[in-house]
Amino acid sequence: MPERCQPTDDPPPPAAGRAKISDVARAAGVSPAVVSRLLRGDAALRIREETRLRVLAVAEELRYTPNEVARALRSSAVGILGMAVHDTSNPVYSEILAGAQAEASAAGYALLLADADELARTGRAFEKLVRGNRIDGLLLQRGPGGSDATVAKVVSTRLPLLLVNDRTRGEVGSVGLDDEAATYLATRHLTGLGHTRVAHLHLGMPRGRSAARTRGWRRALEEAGLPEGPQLRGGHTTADGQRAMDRLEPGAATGVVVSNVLAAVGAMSSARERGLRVPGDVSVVAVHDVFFAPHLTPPLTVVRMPLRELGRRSAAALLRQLGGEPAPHEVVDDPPPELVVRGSTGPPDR
Amino acid sequence: MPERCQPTDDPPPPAAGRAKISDVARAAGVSPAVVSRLLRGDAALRIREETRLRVLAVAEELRYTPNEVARALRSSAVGILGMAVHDTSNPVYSEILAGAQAEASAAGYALLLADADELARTGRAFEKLVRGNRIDGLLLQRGPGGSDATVAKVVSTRLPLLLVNDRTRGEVGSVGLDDEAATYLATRHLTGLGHTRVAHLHLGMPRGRSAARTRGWRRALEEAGLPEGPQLRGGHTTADGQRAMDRLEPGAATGVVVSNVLAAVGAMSSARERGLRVPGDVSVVAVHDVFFAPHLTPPLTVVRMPLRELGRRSAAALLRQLGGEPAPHEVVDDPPPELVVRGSTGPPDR
DNA sequence: GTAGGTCGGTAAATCGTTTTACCGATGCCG
DNA sequence: CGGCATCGGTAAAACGATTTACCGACCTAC
Repeated sequence: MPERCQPTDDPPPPAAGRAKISDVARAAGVSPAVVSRLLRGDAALRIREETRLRVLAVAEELRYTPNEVARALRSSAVGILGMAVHDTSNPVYSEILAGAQAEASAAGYALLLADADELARTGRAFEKLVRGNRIDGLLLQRGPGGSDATVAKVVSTRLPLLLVNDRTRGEVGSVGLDDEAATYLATRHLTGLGHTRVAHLHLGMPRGRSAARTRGWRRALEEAGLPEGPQLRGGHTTADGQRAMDRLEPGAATGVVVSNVLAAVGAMSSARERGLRVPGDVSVVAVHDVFFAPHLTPPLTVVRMPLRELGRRSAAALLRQLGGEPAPHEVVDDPPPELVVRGSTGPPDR
Repeated sequence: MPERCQPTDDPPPPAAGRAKISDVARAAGVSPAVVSRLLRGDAALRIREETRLRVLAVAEELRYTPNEVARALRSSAVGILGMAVHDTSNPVYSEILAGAQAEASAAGYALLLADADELARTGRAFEKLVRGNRIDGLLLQRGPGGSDATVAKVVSTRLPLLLVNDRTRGEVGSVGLDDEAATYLATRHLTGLGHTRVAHLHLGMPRGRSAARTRGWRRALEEAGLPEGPQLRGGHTTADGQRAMDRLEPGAATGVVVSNVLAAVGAMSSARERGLRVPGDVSVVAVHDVFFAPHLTPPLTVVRMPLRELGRRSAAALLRQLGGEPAPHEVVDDPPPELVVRGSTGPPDR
């Protein structure tokens, strides 16, 4: 601490409010440039060891924390990733979200949460988020229905964009899961148990994930030498699954592969209400494991996929994209899709 | 559009990148001040109607969107609220989160998601988020265990803070639910069915929510003229509930009030594994409704509380606090706690 | 004729960092 | 003694908006 006794304009050093870089510089007797370059680790900075320590000590003592806003303005990088999700309270999505948050955070980034539906609708929120330099890049989940309008709008702004849980090829990067393998495993599980009429309760989206899942189901049936079963138009909610299952003619299938775990919950409710026993009359297997699946009635058989890892890898991929690498197209299958057999599947009981 | 033909330094107007305020000003033939004041709706701005329209038209044509970062720097308000949550994939929390997001968004704010545990641990993320001017205020959920360390740290930075799902009084604002009413309703439901030995599987936190919930349970038992039942130390997870229920001596209680819906799921698993029928041998009622509760085995009886509304009101309260109002202490009971009877409760079957 | 008022704006400082030049000593070499 | 590195920094211009003064022109009234 310098012990100068000049009563002249010693400006009240950390008078009120937070210390800024100029406060640190003044107290350490250097210029703001040195403080900045030292703290950022500028390799080109030549500095005496003594000075280095002094600046560091002063910064510590004043509890200096750089103003991220000023930093962002100067360097036009805010250190924030956006993530647009359709329904935060969907456990599948919130798992992905948790993974993305963790990865972003580990890289020193923050995660801004946005509602994908609102982003699609109003121009106001969209403008602010996407064109207002609030985020460095956006993780986007395409809507149920595969709404591409938002994607196109975002692309036109040149904001780095990555589609999460998606496997599009092309300009826009994407990180997805092996959806085909998931339904393949699920279907093979049922055929292995002796089911010959296996339905697919799908997502209701013609393309993307839904197509891949349909392929997996179809392939497993072909391999087993079985005819294709009925396709039921489902969706992403419990209610969707319930409605779809309501439409299944009794006897038309003894096993159902459900492309979405929430829809599976609804499907089982429908079955129960119609007096169909699960798995006695109809076996149900779903894609994606969630924490309450073991506690359902009956415990739900699923194909588990690494959702949190998907979130992680998505954030990581977007960050690499920010670093200048070309848009990646990845499939996360490090823990590969895994069948978890519980109580909702069993041999057909005819 | 002005049709000037001077080949002199007409700077490439929207050459590359986004239009900035000076581009709009130049193209409209006014100063940046006018553009800013007009777009911000400065009432003191006197402007000719003709000029007003011209500026507006140019801004529209150039698709001008203010740079939020620059704005934030100048006005030291970033338009972002932070929300620190302990576990994004907990359906109770994600419901609150969804409400907060919606309300913030409606007010023109964005929501930054942070991990409360990480915030408590590392200094790095904390500094950046809380002292780096990244957010205007923080919605914080106190940890399981009621960890106050983070609260104190945040308070010391003078960042506006509001505790969500909490009912502390004092300096720090809070918005909570009527936890006492919830367990009171739940307990009265059981006593009304004829249960005389009613246990409380609590949250494991000595203070705050847990205390209020214990009070509600106790009060209902007193009113029914019944002795206090056993207290089981639970927690916030399925595993916590399972462990707690494992410790309940058979016959010590015919009904259990569980303060947390996830713990209730675990408790029912425990009961099933130990051969206790629900509700035949033991009835279970939980606090908080979640979307899969009707689909559990058996469907779970709960007391529903307005979680999304809690999130909404929390964000609204924090925003008012930013506006200069004193720290609020609110209890959300607009849709008051409501008993939803499903299959996990019934008369004791001795 | 001039004091004052209104109209329709503008100039310039500011927010707090980062970064690109550049600069004055000092030492070294020939 | 002059040239030239090297050392240890510094000055100042960005980044893009906001906002507080203030200003010139024109009108009106006395």
